[in-house]
Amino acid sequence: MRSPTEENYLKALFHLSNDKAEANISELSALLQVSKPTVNSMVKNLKKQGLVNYEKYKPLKLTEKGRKAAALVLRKHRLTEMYLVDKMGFGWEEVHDIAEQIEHIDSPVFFERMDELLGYPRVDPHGSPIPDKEGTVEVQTYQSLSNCKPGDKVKLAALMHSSADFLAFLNSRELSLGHELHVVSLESYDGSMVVNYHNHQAETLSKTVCDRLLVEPI
Amino acid sequence: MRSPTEENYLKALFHLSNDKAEANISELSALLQVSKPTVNSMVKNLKKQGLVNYEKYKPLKLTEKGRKAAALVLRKHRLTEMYLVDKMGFGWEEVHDIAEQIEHIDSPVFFERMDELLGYPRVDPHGSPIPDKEGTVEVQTYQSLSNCKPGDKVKLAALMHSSADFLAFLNSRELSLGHELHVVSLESYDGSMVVNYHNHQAETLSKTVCDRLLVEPI
DNA sequence: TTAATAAGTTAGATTAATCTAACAAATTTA
DNA sequence: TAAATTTGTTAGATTAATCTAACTTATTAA
Ligand SMILES: [Mn+2]
Ligand SMILES: [Mn+2]
Ligand SMILES: [Mn+2]
Ligand SMILES: [Mn+2]
Repeated sequence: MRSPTEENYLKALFHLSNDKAEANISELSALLQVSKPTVNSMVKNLKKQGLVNYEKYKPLKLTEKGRKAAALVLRKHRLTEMYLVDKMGFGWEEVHDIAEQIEHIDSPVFFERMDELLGYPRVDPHGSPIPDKEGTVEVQTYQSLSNCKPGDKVKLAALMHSSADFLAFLNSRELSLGHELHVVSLESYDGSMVVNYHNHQAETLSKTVCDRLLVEPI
Repeated sequence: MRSPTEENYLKALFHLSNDKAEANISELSALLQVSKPTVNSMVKNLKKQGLVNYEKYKPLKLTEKGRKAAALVLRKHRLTEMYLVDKMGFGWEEVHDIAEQIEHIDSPVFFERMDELLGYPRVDPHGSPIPDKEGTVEVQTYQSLSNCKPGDKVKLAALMHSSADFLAFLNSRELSLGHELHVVSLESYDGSMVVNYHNHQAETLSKTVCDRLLVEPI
């Protein structure tokens, strides 16, 4: 069986590879908040298990076996988040830390039952895709709100980098997934936008926020 | 924070102390399936934390602090078992192994929410009491079915030692908590009993089984 | 293209949790 | 009570996961 630590490294490698196709020791060290020598030795361990390709001083890459293993951990994480929100009434800003622990539970039937009770959801509460049992992860093609033009009408579909801070901000503006957004205007100087949605009229959103809101055309 | 290993030792000590008021190294070693030297060094660690009273060669006893810490782990375990059965549809024979892992999740709000969704249950799916948030454990006064006489009518309230084997046996006889049992006869030679309940007439139960069925008068 | 900086590695130590082998103390049996 | 058995302890080793200090390799800036 894989240790929680190994599962966390795999997940971190998966995230880094998704962003930039290749990962390195320093990024892993920063992301996992452990020293570089610690990462170095764990990477040797993962290589020995055939989960990652690694040669001294070269960039890291998950093998297919490693990619799949990582996706299955991510599946446990995201199913858990969805379960916590849909079945236990937690807010989307509360679930990540709990899921970070529950994702390491070793019980296929437990996660199977979650999936079943949830009706086989395809995304987690932050709009990220839930990998299937074979480790296949749907590729999302959403655009960032930043790329929209005044007059566009779009639906909020997912978030990029759903940190607790960001989620708290969205809560304060009552912005939830599924809401329709109407782009009123774009301030070209700083990239901020004025939008209408739900019960909010002329809400101004900074470029930082718009960058992280992933939308689809209606 | 307490490690999963420490939590498991506390729970084991709690169980042993409940049965016989005092525990010893060999029993812990057998129960936890680790060597005696391993137990010896963990006991020193728990003593250093003020969780157990221990002097070389003397019997072990949880301190009040240790007793409470153990009860709170047991609370997490039993709430989880109840949640798995009531809210996720697992059988009472499936939940122990999953709860053995989930009991180590560090998230007060997670177990609070379980408790709330369950309506603050006082017993787990095997009839064992769920300790309260202060670590107080209700003392159960049920009798063993073995102590009943022909003609007695009782209700199955709890199980003693709910092993997977025992639960499978009870499932095969459709015996569940809450069922009314009518003692038809007692075979004094081997202590076996013939009982009626639910849709079962003249079911014979061995002494071993009767010993482990805890009942209350109707 | 050298010097400075960043990234990566090695060596060696630490801590928690575990083991086996050897021995000592306590308890039970004869 | 003496012998045998059980129980408990000590010593020393191992493994996973971590650290710091020191060093090397690679990259970037002068
Ligand atoms: Mn998450
Ligand atoms: Mn995790
Ligand atoms: Mn249990
Ligand atoms: Mn456990």
